[in-house]
Amino acid sequence: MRRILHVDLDAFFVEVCRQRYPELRKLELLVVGGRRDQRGVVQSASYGARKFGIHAGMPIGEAVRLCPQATFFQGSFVHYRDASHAVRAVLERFSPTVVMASLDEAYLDFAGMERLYPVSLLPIAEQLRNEIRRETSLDCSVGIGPNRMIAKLASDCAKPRGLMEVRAGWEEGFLAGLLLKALPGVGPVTAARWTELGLTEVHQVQGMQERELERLIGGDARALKLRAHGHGGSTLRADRLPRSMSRETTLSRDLGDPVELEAILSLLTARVAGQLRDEQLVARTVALKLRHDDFKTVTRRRTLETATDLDAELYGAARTLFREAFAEVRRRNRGVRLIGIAATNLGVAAEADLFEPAQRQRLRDLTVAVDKVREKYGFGAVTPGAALGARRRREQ
DNA sequence: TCTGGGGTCCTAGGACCC
DNA sequence: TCTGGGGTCCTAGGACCC
Repeated sequence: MRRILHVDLDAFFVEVCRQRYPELRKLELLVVGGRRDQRGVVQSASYGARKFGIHAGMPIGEAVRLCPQATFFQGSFVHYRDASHAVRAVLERFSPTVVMASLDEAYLDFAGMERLYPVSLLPIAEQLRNEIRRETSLDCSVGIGPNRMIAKLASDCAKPRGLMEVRAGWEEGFLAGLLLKALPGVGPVTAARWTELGLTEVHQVQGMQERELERLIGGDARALKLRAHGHGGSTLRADRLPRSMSRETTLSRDLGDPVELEAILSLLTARVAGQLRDEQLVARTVALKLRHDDFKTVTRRRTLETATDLDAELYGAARTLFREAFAEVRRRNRGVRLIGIAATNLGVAAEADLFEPAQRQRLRDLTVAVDKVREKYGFGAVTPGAALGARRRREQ
């Protein structure tokens, strides 16, 4: 019997900021994500601010318009990460299989633990919620179900600070009351398409034959039908390799100077390469992302002969891709709003290669030395040469 | 109102191979 | 002269999630 438990921290980013900055605690209207005057979107809003219609993903400017009296605060990733680790440590006492789906969400597998918890997992969920509260001062909601989808939907229903269990056999009844757009994987685009066809609620799908549904929405019918009846994945894989690793930045103002852009690209690449080495991974494919100032977003990628974790090799590919992609920016006579780099096609780094070409060995020695300096003095202690070009140009 | 940053997964077409 | 079918790898773009 599969039993999955989904833990979802309530207003996670807001609460972590409040813990770290006591002056934020008394503010009922708090919006975390970016500052008032910055380009950005809302990461999380306090429950008070949500009453004004503010929600995650909304542009900061719009949130300011809806609730000018709110406080806008930019939190720090390191604080979120540390809080997330603290929560995970509590969760790991309850199940050997804990998979963090993001900083503020986790799945726990309780399959095969019927002896310990024969009927309901609610008492365990309650204990878990109390221990998280006691040890991290964070509130959470917990959903329990026979698969990941049901567990997640149950925790959505339980928010905030609630518990909900949907036992095997009750999935259809539980889902019958939900909107299709509540299902994970049904986003704004799909929901709008189905609404046009008159499909908005899960019970409509439940009541249709698959053939009928297929005439309406085509090839997605089978998958939707299965989900509407409560089927979903019930296995958790904790030890998968990550699929990609990336850094991107929306510039504070649009840029048209390729030298400045290449300088930023070299820093972003150094960050990704550093993280690859940190996690002992190598990448075979490098992907560049450029967003033009009219929001047209372009990606270019290249697969290398050999996988690598070296700044110089990743940046070599990144710069080539950038020059190709930037030609289009020029042709369209636009500026660049965002630039980013991703390493994909990841693998586990091999043990030292005795037959590595001498040049590559020198690059590796250099990289190891740079990592040591950075570990001691911080990332900014070493700057890639490519990043200096722009500085020199500005000084001139 | 003016649109972040970190990810995952899917699709479609083309090259290439047998 | 016209033209299989299956499989893998690669690229670009897009939907979606938190």
